[in-house]
Amino acid sequence: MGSSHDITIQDIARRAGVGVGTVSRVLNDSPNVSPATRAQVHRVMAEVNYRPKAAAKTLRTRRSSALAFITDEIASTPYAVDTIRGAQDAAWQQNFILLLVNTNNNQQLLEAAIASMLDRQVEGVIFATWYHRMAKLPAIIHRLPAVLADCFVEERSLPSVVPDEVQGGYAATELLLRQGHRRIGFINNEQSQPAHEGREQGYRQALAAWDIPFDPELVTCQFGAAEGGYAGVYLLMRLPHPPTALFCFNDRAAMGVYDALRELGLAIPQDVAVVGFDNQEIIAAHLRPGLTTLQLPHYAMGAWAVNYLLHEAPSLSSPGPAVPPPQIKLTCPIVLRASHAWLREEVVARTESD
Amino acid sequence: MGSSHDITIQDIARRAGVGVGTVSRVLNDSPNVSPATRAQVHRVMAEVNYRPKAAAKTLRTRRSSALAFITDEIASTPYAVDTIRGAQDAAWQQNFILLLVNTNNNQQLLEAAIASMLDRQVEGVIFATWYHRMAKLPAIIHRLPAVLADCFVEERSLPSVVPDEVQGGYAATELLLRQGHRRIGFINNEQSQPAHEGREQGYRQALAAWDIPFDPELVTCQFGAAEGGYAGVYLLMRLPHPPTALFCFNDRAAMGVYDALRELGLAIPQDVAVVGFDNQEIIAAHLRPGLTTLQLPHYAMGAWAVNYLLHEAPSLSSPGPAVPPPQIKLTCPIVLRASHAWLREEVVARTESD
DNA sequence: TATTATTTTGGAATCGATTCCAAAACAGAA
DNA sequence: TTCTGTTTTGGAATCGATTCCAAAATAATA
Repeated sequence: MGSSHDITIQDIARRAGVGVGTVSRVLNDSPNVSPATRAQVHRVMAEVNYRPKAAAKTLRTRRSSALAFITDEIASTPYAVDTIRGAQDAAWQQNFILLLVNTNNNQQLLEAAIASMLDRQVEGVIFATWYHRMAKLPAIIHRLPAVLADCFVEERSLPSVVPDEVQGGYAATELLLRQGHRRIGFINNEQSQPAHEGREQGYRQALAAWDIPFDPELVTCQFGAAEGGYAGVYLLMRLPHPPTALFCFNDRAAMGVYDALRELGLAIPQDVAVVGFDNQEIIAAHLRPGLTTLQLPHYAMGAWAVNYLLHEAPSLSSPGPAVPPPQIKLTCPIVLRASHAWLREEVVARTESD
Repeated sequence: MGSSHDITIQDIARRAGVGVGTVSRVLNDSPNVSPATRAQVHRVMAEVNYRPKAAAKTLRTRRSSALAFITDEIASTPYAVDTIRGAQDAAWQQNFILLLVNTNNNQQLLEAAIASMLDRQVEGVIFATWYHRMAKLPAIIHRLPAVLADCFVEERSLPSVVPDEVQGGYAATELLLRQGHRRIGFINNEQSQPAHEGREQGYRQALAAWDIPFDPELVTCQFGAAEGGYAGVYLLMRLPHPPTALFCFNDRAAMGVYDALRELGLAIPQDVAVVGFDNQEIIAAHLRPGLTTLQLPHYAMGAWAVNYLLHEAPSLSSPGPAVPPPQIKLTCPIVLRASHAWLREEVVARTESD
């Protein structure tokens, strides 16, 4: 027993009365080892609690069974951690591990981090941001297989996986339409970001699909999230024809919306239905009534990134045909709680009479 | 240029007209290299963009410049990610990297993970939980330097760093006392956890320090967080002598407290002051008025854990004197917003008249 | 049974750094 | 100039796995 970590393949070979090559073959489940020998070697390895040393293997094979997970700013948004979890779970399942680096939004550090990962011979890099956006990466990134999560590069020269914001916006709007709503307000943010633009686009597409003319009055772009939601309500609900439902670009905006609606004496969802976006548990699950919202596919993005690197990414040694790198959009599932449930009876009634 | 990663120390030696030993000495800033030679070697290395291979170094030196960061359940609580960030930043500063593993609360997987980290010759392990609690770890953990973050083992046989819950509870209560409050309610959770017990203990100690008799009526242990806070308000505010301030065991409870107080027509902080715990940004910063609360030292715990491993932990090879492993408690700083600010004028007046 | 094909085996060479030792170069003292 | 002590240097051995080749053992075929 004791420090079984000084036992080498040589020791195993000696104790088992075989050559090192045979032990190696057993270790890697290679063919051409007689069952008896294999069993014998396994027995000895178990006996002395042998564990092969990763560094030696990496040195010889040039493969490390490791992936780098680099983030620009890890902690800012809680739910973004799901990306790490998705990546970690997927990696572990395939006997890979994740080397984690957080660059604190520092380009120089980012470059150093990538270089350091190269030294460690990681077999791929995942670069993840904490909100959907365009990213800039140093050229060194092209020296190993890389994939982007929740972001993309302008030239689309790197594979990328992001949430399908348009689909999300569409789904949210459609949900409200299905509930019978015909005047649906959209409270957006004034910043131009993929999330904001995509969700609005989805909103418009859904209206179009239902033959409802787009009314610009029902869309407001506010500054801030919670504050913006709050202000948006005052704007939209004082319209001559106020909306009966509000789609908020994110859950924090919905939080402000709840406050303002309460001040106005309007009940959710009886007077106004509300749908958010992001499914930030702490907000969505704790608002009263519970906020119906859309889930960002963080876990799935992390898992996809790893699986892409491990199975689909062209290795640098054999580049394969020069296909453009995939730009994947993952759907945002709806999380039903209580805030959208307006006019349900009417809908049911109408459906039955069809 | 090109794939500079096939260049070895031999190549450098040849091109620089020196021996491999000399190159190695330059690489490691070892003494006994003439300045001229050193410069020459540096020049060649820069010229061909040489980078030493980590695996070879690890194999020879048995040191990997890597630490394992193992969590039981990474994503559940957003703010716990700060622990990772703290650890990562501290590690990077010392040219160490973090290998991340998430065991999904699976003991078997945890053991496998530790074994895998041993194979990779990490120089230490940080095991972090996402809330302050007791942890159970497999015996294998003793085979390398380990430290616990946000948790501890029953026998205290491993070094550990956790938030100082008592100090936090004390600080929160004292803040309210300073504001002039004399009847301070404490809304706790019914579960027995270090956080809950410690905060209540701090609450009691602060009262004692101010010579205020402890009134059991003012403490309520509710089920759930937000719901508990909500229920707690109805209980405490209907007392014959209701409290003028409420200390909530966490921010989510405070969220429920806000709801209930609003229903009762009580203004925060004019009628009732509120203090939370945890500083969950999404809640605390977005409640109206902003919630005064206590920050959990997650970042600091992560950083402390890494620095302990790197500088203070007894190496397994030279165990040193058998001192009991440190059990560190880090203070929880107050985050002032608006919800605590009651009676300030009176306090000022009284202070001046002292 | 002799011959050929196939499977199994042992062990030397290899991956790319560090480390150690002996030799060389240099400096200082007599 | 010679001798001694110190600094600098080159290079072989090493870390612990994999890989490849030739040899041995076994199986298949005639």
